[in-house]
Amino acid sequence: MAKRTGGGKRNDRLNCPVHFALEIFGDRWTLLVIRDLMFMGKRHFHEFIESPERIASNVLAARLKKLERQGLISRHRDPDNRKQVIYELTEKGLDLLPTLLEVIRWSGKYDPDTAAPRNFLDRAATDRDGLMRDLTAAAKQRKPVVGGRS
Amino acid sequence: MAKRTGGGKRNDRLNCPVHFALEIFGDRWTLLVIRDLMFMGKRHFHEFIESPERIASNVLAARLKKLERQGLISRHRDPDNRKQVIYELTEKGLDLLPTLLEVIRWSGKYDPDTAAPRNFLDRAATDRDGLMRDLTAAAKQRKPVVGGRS
DNA sequence: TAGTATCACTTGCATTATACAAGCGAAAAA
DNA sequence: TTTTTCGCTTGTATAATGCAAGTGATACTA
Repeated sequence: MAKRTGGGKRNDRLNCPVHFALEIFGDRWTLLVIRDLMFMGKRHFHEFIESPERIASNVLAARLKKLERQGLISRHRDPDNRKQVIYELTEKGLDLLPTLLEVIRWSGKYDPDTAAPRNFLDRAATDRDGLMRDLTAAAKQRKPVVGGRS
Repeated sequence: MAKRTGGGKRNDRLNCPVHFALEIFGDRWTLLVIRDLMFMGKRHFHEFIESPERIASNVLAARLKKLERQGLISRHRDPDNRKQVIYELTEKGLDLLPTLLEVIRWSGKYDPDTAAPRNFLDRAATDRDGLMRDLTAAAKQRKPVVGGRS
């Protein structure tokens, strides 16, 4: 039954895909940052801080660092405003869109007070592929999909 | 900017669907339990304990309690063996299958050492709906989709 | 019927992660 | 030159998790 082989670090070589994913975004905050990048057009530290869930700045810093290390986001200085840093989704991060979509669909179905837009949910049900294409395009141009506030 | 209104508990009424979902399964363990229920045909406490990620029994107990409270799983005594308890996915829990599928697809794509079966990933790409139908049926009969070990 | 095993937990304690408030250094604006 | 803005870091309190052991209910065994 997959006994721990030799040297015995924990978590070595399980390779279950669910476990792999959870190691990257299995916490309360990471997917919210990705949501902000993907749907809200945010890309500055202070913008994530302002999201209504109120992530603590040290936790945000840790998450951004980890996401960059894992290759889901890139980090560079804004050439137009050298004191700002720009965070952006990489292809690998962008590729979480289908996952986010399904999460949103599920919550939209089971949260009676969901803020998920009705037309979004309807289209997810009837035209998943088209919706995904549009959202991918929007995310690449950082067009917020949802109004100014989250 | 959605200032805290009156009494000021945190987290009240944000209703973002991503946030809603994370409140339920935004941690390191919950989705592994759901994976075991959905793909491994597990339904007893000791079976979850034996999964290779080695969840602590107190954490497992807490997660099962929460999942039941949230209506994702049901709990009842095994009529054939009164000392055992049976946990099963409800419709609401089963409905996380598409989310899990996308998570697995993502990890399968980005983890070079993934244990996600190739035919599973291929079919997820070419015949998502059919795969989903089959997996839903299998999960309802608690047929493990993956060999004896996880 | 007494003793043992199984199973689903609980309890206590150490370690780690997160929350919250404050501060800091570099860049830019005044 | 001073003040602001911005992206963090630091310190400390609290909460979550990890680990080992124990408990009570059922059931199996001699």
